[in-house]
Amino acid sequence: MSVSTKLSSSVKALCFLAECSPTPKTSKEIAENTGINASKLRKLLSLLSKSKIVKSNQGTKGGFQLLKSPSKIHLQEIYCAIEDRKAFHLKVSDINGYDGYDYLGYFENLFSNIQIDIEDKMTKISLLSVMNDLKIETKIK
Amino acid sequence: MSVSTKLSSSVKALCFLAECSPTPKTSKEIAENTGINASKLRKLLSLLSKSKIVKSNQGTKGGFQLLKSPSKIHLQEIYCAIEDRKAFHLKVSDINGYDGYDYLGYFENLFSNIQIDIEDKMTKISLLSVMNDLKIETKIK
DNA sequence: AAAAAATGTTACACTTACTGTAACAAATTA
DNA sequence: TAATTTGTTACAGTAAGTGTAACATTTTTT
Repeated sequence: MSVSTKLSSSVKALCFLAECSPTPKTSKEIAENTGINASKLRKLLSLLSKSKIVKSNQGTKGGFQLLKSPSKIHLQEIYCAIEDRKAFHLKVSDINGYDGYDYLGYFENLFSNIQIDIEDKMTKISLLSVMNDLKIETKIK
Repeated sequence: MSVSTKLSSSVKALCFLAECSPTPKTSKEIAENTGINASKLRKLLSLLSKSKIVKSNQGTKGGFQLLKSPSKIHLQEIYCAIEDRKAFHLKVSDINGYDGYDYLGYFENLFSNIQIDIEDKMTKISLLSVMNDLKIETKIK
């Protein structure tokens, strides 16, 4: 799954949970309301659960619930929870060698700075602000 | 080829041209000095030529030459010349629908802002500054 | 005019990554 | 104990990336 698909799917699922809180929602219910495959959702929500953004309950009457209020959840958090690789993924396998200059180091540094900018930007965007922009009502502020 | 590979390969080739200017260098010569496949180089340099960053000459005594001084070539230019797609490529095929909210528009907007930041950053970096950072001597300033 | 040399472009096989789904173990509730 | 739900793994099918070769096109030299 690409970074943007994972992020947007996660946000969509989290928005749905905020809309319906506080009762837990199963991956099946979320799937029916978002159009995202239930198995895919479980993978994403399981990562979000490890980062304490949602709470998951197995078994009958189980499902997923928000663990933090939408105003306290930021895109950067979601992004870091679901993504191990960096957004601007750097392929540097063979740009070095031959002439002895450190192109590898140069571009690693450049892309890592870009990465920092992206994360800064996302740190400033809360789930609540996304919901406000999209005019989604929320039960939890 | 990934964005970062294309960009770093292009920069490497352009640095080599700046080092050896003003005599034209063939894709074979550049390949031998950079370790980048000659056919790949011709593809990249042909794009850079369409953007007037290099000049290409076919036939005997042909090859590639810088058309601008390294201080006037910026990473953003190179990046735009070789890349039609955006760096932070957005997959939005199916994040919409079902609940009627415009997630698609939201994320397109977000990623397009990120894109602008990335390009701003690259606009500020000249080929000459890359060469200075890497301590590469240049015949053309 | 012909041969040689170089770019420009297309094509292709190979590999890698992505995608969607299914299957099933583990956990929880009734 | 049975039913339900998450968590995780696996896998087939598809798409994308990679490296290279082949050859047409252009230019220079003889």
